[in-house]
Amino acid sequence: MLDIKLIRSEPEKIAAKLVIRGFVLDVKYINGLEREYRQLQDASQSLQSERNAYAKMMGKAISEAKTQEEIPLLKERGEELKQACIHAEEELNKIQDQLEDYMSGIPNLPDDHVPPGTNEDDNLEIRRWGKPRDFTFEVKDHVDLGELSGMLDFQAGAKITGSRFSVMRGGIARMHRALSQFMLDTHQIEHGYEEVNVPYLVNRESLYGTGQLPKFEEDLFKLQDEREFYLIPTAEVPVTNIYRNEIIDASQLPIKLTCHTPCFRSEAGSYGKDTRGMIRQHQFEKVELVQFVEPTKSAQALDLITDHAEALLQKLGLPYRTVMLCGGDIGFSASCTHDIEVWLPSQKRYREISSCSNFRAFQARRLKIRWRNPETGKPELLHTLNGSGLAVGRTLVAVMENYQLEDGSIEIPKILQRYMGGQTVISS
RNA sequence: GGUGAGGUGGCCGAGUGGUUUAAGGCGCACGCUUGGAAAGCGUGUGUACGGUAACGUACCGAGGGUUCGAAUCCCUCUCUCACCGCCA
Repeated sequence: MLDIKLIRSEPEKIAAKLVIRGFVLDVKYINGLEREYRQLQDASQSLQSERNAYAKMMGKAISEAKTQEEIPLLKERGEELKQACIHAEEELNKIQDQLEDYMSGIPNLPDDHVPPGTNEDDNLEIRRWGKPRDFTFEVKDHVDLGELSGMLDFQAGAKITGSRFSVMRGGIARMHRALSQFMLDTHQIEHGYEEVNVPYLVNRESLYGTGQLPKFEEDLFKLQDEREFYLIPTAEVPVTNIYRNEIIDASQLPIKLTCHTPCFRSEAGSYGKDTRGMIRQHQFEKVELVQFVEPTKSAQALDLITDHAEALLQKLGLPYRTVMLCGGDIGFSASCTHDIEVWLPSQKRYREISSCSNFRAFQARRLKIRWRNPETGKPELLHTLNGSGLAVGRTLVAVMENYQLEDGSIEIPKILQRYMGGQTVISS
């Protein structure tokens, strides 16, 4: 959610920024609603004020008990005021709902340095790390590698549930688990995050707060009962919502949390994309990094989160590149996003394995997460950020493909070996 | 799942229909006092929206309702605690 005061004070500037990401802001519509809203609020409040005064007067009249005849008259006037109040409030609520509907559908403002563009081709590469390995044999993709060993079974996933689900077995299942342990440990011990464990089912309010609702309901799995719970599409939702409606003391900032969860995405709009393999599954695991920081420190925090995610790929020896998403490619709630893309030899290209975003006050405004600014003594919105550190399934794919041997066995990266009882290779 | 008791400001806690615009205490901040401190005294101490301001309005777990008037009465939900049942 954007600050309505900002739209009020410099509508052209805001509209221009939103154009960068392909959103047309209807300034006239907002201004009209705003004007109407304030008039109605004013009217409603003075009626309430009058009503309160009457109620008080009545209390006095009754306690003095000397104005028996006046009481019915007062009562009548009170009744009139009540009706007027109800009417005014209804009008006010109607406009408020319209205003909120529109405001909640406006995406975040991109940062000034976000490159223009309409899709991923316009993203800006900011660095590369590692050199893709030269293979002396024909590389297999992870699907073939998994099939060879029988440790990656998409047929079983399809039988148990449906397409885009999979079963891992043996060494692959173990390495998948080892990866998430390694990631959590690194973030805790080396990067100073606190590990949290959170619900995988969330309510509508939580999803609204982080920006998945109301606009992106079709991407979510919803439980079929009257409680309206949803499966989390990312740990970002429950973890960020830990602090919903809270005022945080300045001494506690920055708050850095890491969390390993399964993620569930319906991905209604992506049929035909990455149908093969575990790149795009309805269920996958991810280790998430979430930070709550003072507003002046969020740009720096985004760089740190990106570093923390990249550190894992470096330790695993996986070549990657980091890109800054262009205006047309950044998500609804983000003001700036770095994607980290890992090298997949079977595709001969870099594929997204992490997405790190600065939301500035966009989520905090919806979630009412504030900190007490010592300079002003007042509660002010803080900034939220998050990043994948990393998508576990995709990391597994990258390890399998980059560490494959000619016979289809997979070398285990040194750093993971101690998480796998010293094992050095997964034999087909 | 059943029964019972609860949810009031940073914290404790009063408040069962009308001078409560939430008593009192603790804590905190500032001031007075002091060589300094403690004690004492005084003042202040929530959030949001509107207003240059004075101030107004809303908020006593959430949402509805009754009433001229609701922290207080009624309904639904939710969370906490206790006991029982069930369960990994």
